[in-house]
Amino acid sequence: MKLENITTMGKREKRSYDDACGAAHGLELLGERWAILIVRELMYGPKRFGELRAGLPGISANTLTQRLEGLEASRIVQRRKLPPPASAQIYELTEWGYEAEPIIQHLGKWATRSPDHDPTLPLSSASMIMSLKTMIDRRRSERVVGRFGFRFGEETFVGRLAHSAMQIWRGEIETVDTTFITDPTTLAAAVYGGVPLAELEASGKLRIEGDRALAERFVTLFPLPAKFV
Amino acid sequence: MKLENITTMGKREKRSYDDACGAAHGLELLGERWAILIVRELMYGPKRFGELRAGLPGISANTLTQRLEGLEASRIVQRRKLPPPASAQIYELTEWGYEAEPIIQHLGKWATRSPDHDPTLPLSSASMIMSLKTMIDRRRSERVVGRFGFRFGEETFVGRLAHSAMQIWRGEIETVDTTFITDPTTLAAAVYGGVPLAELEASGKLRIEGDRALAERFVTLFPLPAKFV
DNA sequence: CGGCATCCGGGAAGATACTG
DNA sequence: CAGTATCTTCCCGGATGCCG
Repeated sequence: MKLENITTMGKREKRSYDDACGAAHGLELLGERWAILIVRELMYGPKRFGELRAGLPGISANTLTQRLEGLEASRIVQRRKLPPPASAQIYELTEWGYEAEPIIQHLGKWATRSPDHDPTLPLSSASMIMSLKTMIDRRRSERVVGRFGFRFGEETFVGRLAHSAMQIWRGEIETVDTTFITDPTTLAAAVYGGVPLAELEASGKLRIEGDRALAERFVTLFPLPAKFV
Repeated sequence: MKLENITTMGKREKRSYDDACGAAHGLELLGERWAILIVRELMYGPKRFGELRAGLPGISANTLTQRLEGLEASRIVQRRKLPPPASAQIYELTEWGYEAEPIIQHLGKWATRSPDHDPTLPLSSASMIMSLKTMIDRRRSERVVGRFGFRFGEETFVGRLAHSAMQIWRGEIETVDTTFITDPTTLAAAVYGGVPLAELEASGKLRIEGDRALAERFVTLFPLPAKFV
């Protein structure tokens, strides 16, 4: 009995790494399963519970609820209630939460060198957008300038490329040079899989509106790093 | 019975995120508890099993063994046997494993803004060294040039600061301008906690050899980012 | 549909003891 | 010192049911 008490109290609170290293604390904040992917899904704007679930194939409602509670307690996520008549509850990153983007980008870029990475699996829109910002090649994109639209079903994004940097945000598609109308996985096949745009258009999985030459050029700007061994 | 089979086979292999996103694959590689901290411990050179344990307070031998096996299978860590008479087994990062450094650095830097981060906990030497590379302030260090030694018991590191960049590696301390003889946690108190060097010297926890003014200047180059709220 | 509570089974992590 | 064996605890995920 006393032994039980002692061992129970031995854990300061939950399981902690007891390490002043920032990385160790980072793992206490984001180290649980799914946590980083939830932050990824929120990186380009607030989402509802069901939208989060849709971008995280395999997560249970149960686990998603727990993670959101934890992330909210850590002040990485905040929940907000939209004003009536919508009055839906949404989840969004705090200012500090948005600053986690480079962590996820570095992790993603590093992992694509893994011998076991399978780029043909399905992909959420947030993943696709983040990968464009991450994987763009400075040298190849040096002299490319343009405004791009991306339409994935209901979701739309706008991107601006100039001086080797890609900015992308969620928003209405207006005054762009060229628009990709497709789904994230198909766009990945074009950009990372080297599948010709014409072939994807022929099979009805993708449509280009606007400057076609610019679209053709765009999909060549994102080389995958060499695999390790 | 049949239901059991179906649910058992439902898991393709282990628990996978089924997501082409590089970050998701990164979590399959480094997402298990302790994995990133093990990589951190190996970031400045190979270590033996016991040395790893010493830098990871709280890890069980059991778990460390499993993680090393997993990291080896993923080609992030390789194990090597030193030639006789040492013939000890050591663990070291692969070339690709060393490339994970920026992930850990960004994670650590981001997490120090957490309201819950406690920088007074103990710290391993690898954490301390990595934090110096991570947290150095470009502007403040612009015009500081020097070579630094760090002696933590048996372990020694050499650093070179020039043009706002800090390079540090494990090695013998020779031809440096100033040397810190202390332990990682005390150095953190000086660099991040603002504790005066004189006070730490008075209590016998730290000793400076060489250019004292340079040492005093050095400890002002690593401001912590502002907390979030 | 969105979100939370509860129960259950499996597996990963921790404590301890033990072996070469 | 470098792990292995065993046992326990706790986290994760699936299923179900409730409630707005």
